[in-house]
Amino acid sequence: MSTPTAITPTRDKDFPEWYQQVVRAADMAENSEVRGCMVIKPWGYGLWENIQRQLDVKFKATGHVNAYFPLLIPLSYLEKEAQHAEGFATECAVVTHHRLEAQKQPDGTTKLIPTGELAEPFVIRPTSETIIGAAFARWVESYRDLPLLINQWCNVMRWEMRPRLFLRTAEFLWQEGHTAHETAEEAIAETRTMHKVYEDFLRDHLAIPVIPGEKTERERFPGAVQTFTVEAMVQDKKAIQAGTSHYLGQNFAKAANIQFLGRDNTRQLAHTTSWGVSTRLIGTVIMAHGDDDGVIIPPRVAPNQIVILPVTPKPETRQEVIDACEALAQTLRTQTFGGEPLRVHVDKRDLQGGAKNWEWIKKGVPMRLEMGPRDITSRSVAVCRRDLGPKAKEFVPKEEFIQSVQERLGEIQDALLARATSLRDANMKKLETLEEFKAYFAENSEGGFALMNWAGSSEDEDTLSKDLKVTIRCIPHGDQFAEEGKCFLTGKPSSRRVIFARSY
RNA sequence: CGGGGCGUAGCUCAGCCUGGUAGAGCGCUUGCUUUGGGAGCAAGAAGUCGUCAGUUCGAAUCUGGCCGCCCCGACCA
Repeated sequence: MSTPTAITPTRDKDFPEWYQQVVRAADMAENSEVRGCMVIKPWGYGLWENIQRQLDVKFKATGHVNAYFPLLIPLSYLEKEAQHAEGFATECAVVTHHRLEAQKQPDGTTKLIPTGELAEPFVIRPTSETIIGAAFARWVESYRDLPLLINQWCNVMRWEMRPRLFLRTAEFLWQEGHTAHETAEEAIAETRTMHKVYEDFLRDHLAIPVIPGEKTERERFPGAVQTFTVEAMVQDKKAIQAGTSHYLGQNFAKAANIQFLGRDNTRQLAHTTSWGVSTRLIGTVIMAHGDDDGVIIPPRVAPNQIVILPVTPKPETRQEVIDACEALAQTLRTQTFGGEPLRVHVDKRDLQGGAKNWEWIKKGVPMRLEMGPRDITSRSVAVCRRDLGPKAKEFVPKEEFIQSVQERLGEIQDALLARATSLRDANMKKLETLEEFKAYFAENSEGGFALMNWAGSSEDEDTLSKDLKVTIRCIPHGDQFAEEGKCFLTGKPSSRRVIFARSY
């Protein structure tokens, strides 16, 4: 018998638990034996590889090149920038020894005892500003060496108190861009360029609309002058910071001594930036698009965009059906979507058809095709779109399907973006008073993005966030948020609305 | 680090109060049946009950230490 939904509980009943179950049902990742560290399984990693490859193309197109820096950072490096040090101090894993000594125990087992204490401990990178800064200091001598536009794909470690798969893990994968420039203007332009790259990527590839804006001082990256963010809304109406881009001013250049001889023959400090997105994007995709039957992956980044399920009711026609499915897959693979060859998989496993079908539903493959003896005779395929219900099935002449496959995947991509956009727009509200604000974020109210005129201080912000567990997600860019008014808390004049929300 | 809870088969858990050396469901294996579909029946494999010590003739069960994990806070991509 079929259950009403593949995932229990449903999103309405218990969103956090739904999320955990979905990650598991989709076989994307699992908790490992190492505290806070996940095992990313092939289906989840496949999604990451696509995100990585497609973003990398955009980084290269904006002039960046990839490089790799050490995992271990000398403790003293982290100490060089005061705010940065303070910001990351409480979540660092520290390496203090460089060898183990085997000690035989009375019971015959062997214990390994750390010995060889290091003169200076290393910190496993929580982010690489300091060590990349040190390299930049060596590489930059003249204004002619600038700009330096470097990106690194790597893992980082932040010893989080409460890990959750993809959203907040002790070790995670990300990319960190680090650039150095001759002038503040250039560095700020770079920061904005990458901010825009993230915004476009989220919208066009992950089908997630974001609100681009700037962080307040309280929410800023430790050591940054300005932090830009793209904020997405997921289905429980909370905000999630999906990517950040920082203008670091000359703070890190000063700390790492990134100096160059300028056009006017004077010694100057470089202006640096950094920007990153992480495997958190996977969690964002799951929470933005998933439904009560599992994940829904946007076609552009899906590890498989199409899965073909051979329907083999009789053993004597089995091989014929499988051959036909393989042939269809081959034909489809010659086509492209989003500039990449179609990723098509034929699921030939000897399992019950229904079981396979539901497995792919839970994994969120955008499109499933069924083909059996009757379809071969009628030269058609059964097409199931993941963004529609699990029962929705359309029989399409095979040739017509082959002709229209790009368009059909495009429809799914667009439908996901449209759905996510209307969810967000339906849950953004302009409010005017503190009473309205408190009611909006009351215990049993739905919440969402509150658009508020704001002129409060960091202390005001701190109080609000402690009382109501909401934070200013960003000061959004764009004319739609420019509006003369009074701060809802202090009554001071304000010319823009900011976004308040609960967040991940 | 504060406040709660939990460690028993691959997974989810029951058994513990009232000690007598192990159970269910799912998953897995095999066979038969079924086949446009998350199937049915039957048989089977699988656990030194987190760990160390104590009480006892006897401990998954009682007591204590240790380790680990989960949830709620503070922190966070």
